[in-house]
Amino acid sequence: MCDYFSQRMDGDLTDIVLTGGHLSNSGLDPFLDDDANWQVDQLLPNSDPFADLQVDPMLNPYVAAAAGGATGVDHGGFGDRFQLLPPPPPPKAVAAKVHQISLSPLLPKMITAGGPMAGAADRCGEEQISPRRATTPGNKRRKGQAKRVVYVPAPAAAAEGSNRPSGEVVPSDLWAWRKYGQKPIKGSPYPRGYYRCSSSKGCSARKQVERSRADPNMLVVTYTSEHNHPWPTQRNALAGSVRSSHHSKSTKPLPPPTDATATDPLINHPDAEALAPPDSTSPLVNEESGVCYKPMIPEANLQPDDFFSDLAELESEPMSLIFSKTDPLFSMFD
DNA sequence: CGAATTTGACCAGCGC
DNA sequence: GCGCTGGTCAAATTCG
Repeated sequence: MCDYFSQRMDGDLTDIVLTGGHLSNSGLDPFLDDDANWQVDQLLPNSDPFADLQVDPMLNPYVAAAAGGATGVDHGGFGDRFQLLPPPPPPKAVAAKVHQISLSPLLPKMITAGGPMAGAADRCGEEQISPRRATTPGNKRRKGQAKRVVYVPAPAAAAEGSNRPSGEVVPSDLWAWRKYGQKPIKGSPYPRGYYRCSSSKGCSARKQVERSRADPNMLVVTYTSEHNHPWPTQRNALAGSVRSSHHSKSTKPLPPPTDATATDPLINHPDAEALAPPDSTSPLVNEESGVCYKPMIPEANLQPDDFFSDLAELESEPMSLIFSKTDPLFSMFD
């Protein structure tokens, strides 16, 4: 597993720790399987760093899904539900994998020394803007910077159909992301896109999206830093959402949002910890405990491109397809 | 026309 | 110390 993951990651991501817990990703319908696979595949040890999240009903399912699914601990029933939900994987199913990555043993030092991860919490709302460099030094690539990596199926067909030369169809999440850069990565045929959160001005949350070299059908989404604002409402999310080539080509108007929770908290879960207050125990910090996170490795070549082209259609309103209003799970978020 | 994306340049971290 | 490389900026471009 670790080997697999290491093969997929390069550069800074050298110290991958994996845990034995993983969600059995099995047999959901393809839609659910895709987006629902944003499910956290991470186990947060000892003191529950998600404890803060429990105040947010939208996040609890993730917490439960992660902890319950991995440990068998029932978190208020959510764990059970999420354990039961994932049926056996259909042939096309691909599990997105969420990893917490650190470069320990450096990380603890980085944190205590006001390193990037400490900055992730501290930077919120206090970004120092210089004329040329609006970023803090800690934002530059750093050996000890913890990142969270998510593998998601790449909507390849949609990307190919893009009228943007380098347009990568990035699976949507609740946050609004604005692309601010793209770089070719040495050794990789695929460029890496750089996105920052546009849901809130001054939010330092960032993510990088690139195709996996090992499996071009997968996107590697690397989350860094933290959101310093609550979950965006649907309106906010749409207002600042990344303009996707798919949207630009789509003739289907978006269904009117029913309410702020109409978007999928599950899809957004990779950023779930962002809701934790800056002074809370961050999952990213927790990774220094050495707890391993076990990725679910998808079987390669299980996803024909047309599958992703179908999935790409979901981008505009994935949750409307994943959950019906009659779905009890949906009602939990309502 | 406003907002998002593209893209080249700049800058800094990191390895040698 | 130097060069390579990744990350970010910002002007230009594109799109709705």
